[in-house]
Amino acid sequence: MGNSDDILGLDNQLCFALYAANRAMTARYRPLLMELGLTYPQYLVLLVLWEAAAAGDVVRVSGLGERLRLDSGTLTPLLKRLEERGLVRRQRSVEDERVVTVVATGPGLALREQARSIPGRLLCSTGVDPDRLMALRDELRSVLAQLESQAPSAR
Amino acid sequence: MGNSDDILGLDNQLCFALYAANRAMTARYRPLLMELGLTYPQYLVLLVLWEAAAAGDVVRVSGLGERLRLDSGTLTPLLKRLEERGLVRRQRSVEDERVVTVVATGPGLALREQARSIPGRLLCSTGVDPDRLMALRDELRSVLAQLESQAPSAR
DNA sequence: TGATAATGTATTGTGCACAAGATAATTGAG
DNA sequence: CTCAATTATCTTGTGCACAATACATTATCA
Repeated sequence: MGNSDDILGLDNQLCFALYAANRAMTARYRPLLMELGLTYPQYLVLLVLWEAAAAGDVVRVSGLGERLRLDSGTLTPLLKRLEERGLVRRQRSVEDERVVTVVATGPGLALREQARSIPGRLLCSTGVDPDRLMALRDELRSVLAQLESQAPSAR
Repeated sequence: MGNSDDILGLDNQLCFALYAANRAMTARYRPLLMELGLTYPQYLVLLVLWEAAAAGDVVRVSGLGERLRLDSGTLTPLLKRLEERGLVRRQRSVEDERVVTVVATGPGLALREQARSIPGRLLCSTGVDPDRLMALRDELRSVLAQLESQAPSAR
C-alpha cells in the first residue's frame, strides 16, 4: 500500500477515485442496459430525448452536446447508430440548414417504459444507502459546477 | 430543467454526475499531463510503476490491471506505446514465461520529478476547498469498495 | 453587394475501455 | 509422463472521447 501522505500515491488521488468509481458504476449499468440493447452513452442520449419529448421540445445535436458535455465527434456516430436501429430520427432543419434536430421515434419512446425499472434495480445492486448516494450525487454536481465555472486553464 | 422527482431525469442520476465529473476532472489534468507527453491512463500506470520502484517491487501486467481495474486489452497497447517512447520496459519472465513484468526506465523514473507539481497545481485549478475534495475522495473510495465487494450481478 | 466572420455539424485520427476469443505456458490428476 | 484444465497475456472488433480540421450555411459589415 502506498504511503498515505505520498502526494503521487495512486490511492490518494481524487481523480483516480472518480475514474474507478465511474467505471465501476457504468459496469453495474451494463447488464441492465444490455437488455435494452443500449450502451451507457446511448442511454444518456435517450434520457435527454425522452425529457424533451415529454416537454414538447426539439433537441439539436448541439443541445445534446451541451447537456451531456459531449462534442459532435462523439455524438454524430452514436446518433447514426441509434438511427440505424430506428430508435431516433435525425433531420436537418429547413429554417437553418446547419442545424440537425434529433427526436426519439415510436420504438425509441417505447424503450422508456422498459428503462423505468433501471434506476431502482441499480440502486439495489449497489448495496449502498440511497441517502448517501444522493448526497454523493449532489456533491459531485457541485464540484462539476465549480469546475465548469472556471476558465479552462486557470492555474 | 427536468422534474426533480423524475426517476429518469438526467440530472437526478448519480451515474451521470459521476460520468460528467470524471470527464471534467480528467479534462483539467489534460493540459498538465500534455507537458509530460502523457495521457491520463498513462499517468495512472506510471503512478503505479513509480510506487513499485520506490518499494523495490516488480509489477506484472496483471498486477497493473488489478490496481487500476483495467484489463489487458487496454493495458497491452498502452504499455507498448510507453515502451516505444522509452519510458517503460516490458520483459517476459524467465521463471514463468506467461508473465510479463513492467518497470519504469531511467527516463520514466525521471518523469516523476516533473509530475510532482501536478496534484498541487490541479488542486488550485479546481478552485474547490481541499478538505471537501478529500472527503469526496473518501466517499468515492467507500462506494467503490462497496460496488466491488458485491457479486457482479447482485440484483 | 461582396468579402469576411461566425456558427453548426461532420470527418479524421489517436487513444482508451471492454467483450470475446486465441495463444502459449504451467499445473495437476491419473 | 501425459493430457486436460488453468493461468497470463495478447489479439480483434466495437464503441466511445476528444483534438483538429473541413465544410456548408448564415450573419455581419464595409
